[in-house]
Amino acid sequence: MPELPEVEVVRISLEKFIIGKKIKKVTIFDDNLRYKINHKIGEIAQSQIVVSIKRKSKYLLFELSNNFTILFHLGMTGKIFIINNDKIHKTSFYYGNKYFKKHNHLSIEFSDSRKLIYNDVRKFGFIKLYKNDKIKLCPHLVSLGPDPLSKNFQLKYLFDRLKQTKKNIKNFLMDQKHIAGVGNIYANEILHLSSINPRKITSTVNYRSAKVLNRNIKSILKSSIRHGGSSIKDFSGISGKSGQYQQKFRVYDREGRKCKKTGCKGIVRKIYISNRSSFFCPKCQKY
DNA sequence: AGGCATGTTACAGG
DNA sequence: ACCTGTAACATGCC
Repeated sequence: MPELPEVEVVRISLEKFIIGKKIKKVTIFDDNLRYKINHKIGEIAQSQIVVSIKRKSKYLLFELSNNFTILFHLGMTGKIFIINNDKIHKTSFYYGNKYFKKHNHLSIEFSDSRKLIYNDVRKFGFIKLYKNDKIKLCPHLVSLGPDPLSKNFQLKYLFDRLKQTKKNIKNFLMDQKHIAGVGNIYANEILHLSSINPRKITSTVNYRSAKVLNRNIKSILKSSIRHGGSSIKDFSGISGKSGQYQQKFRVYDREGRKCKKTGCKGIVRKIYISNRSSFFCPKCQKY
């Protein structure tokens, strides 16, 4: 589920449920994720209040009242659910009309008897615990660039960075040290809306295009957040509603179909750039 | 059966 | 030092 918009959608809905709530108990069902879950998380988090839930790039940070922070990364298939305690049996639970029997890794029970469950099919995600004063310098966050929806991300910054680097623009957009939070889907979408070929070399992007790009990075991400993110396969937000943004996809997963740009008669093509599937319209995204 | 999948990281080579 | 490609991680879907 996990690019910036999906993580932000999860963050916003989690805020409603668990800010100010006390953690009753943490249970680890399966500590085997990208990194092993630290088993001390239980005793350290117990009886603490969740003070804030923040997002950095695609990471979620739960700040606790004892100056520890739980860092989540959803990897490729990580999901967070909030369910009522009575719906869970051992490590399985019903959610809507689905039965989640496998890949549940951890639960956090709150004082109101609701539980947060972390489920991850492919185990590329992880959960780590940091002292607040250490987290900014942790290897995951230390070299992240600015968040594209924050004030730190402006045209001047973008244009300077484009000028300074000589790589294809799609990889540039996905490089977390330049822009924190854009992944494969949204890189494709942003470039199509901006009429920029995904292979274009960044230093050759002119000011006009940079301006368009700057605007579209923000508008695509915001629009996706408004639509609840993108649901590929069976992603659903913590309240069970799937995102709707996949219906808005302009190029992603639309190989062979008509370009959506008004007046353009192009057909969407699929190529690979650095081993990642890349979709573009050869007509309105000329090199 | 084999290719593919929203992410990150390590390594080899240019 | 920077870049790219490749692979690895683990599982399920088509």
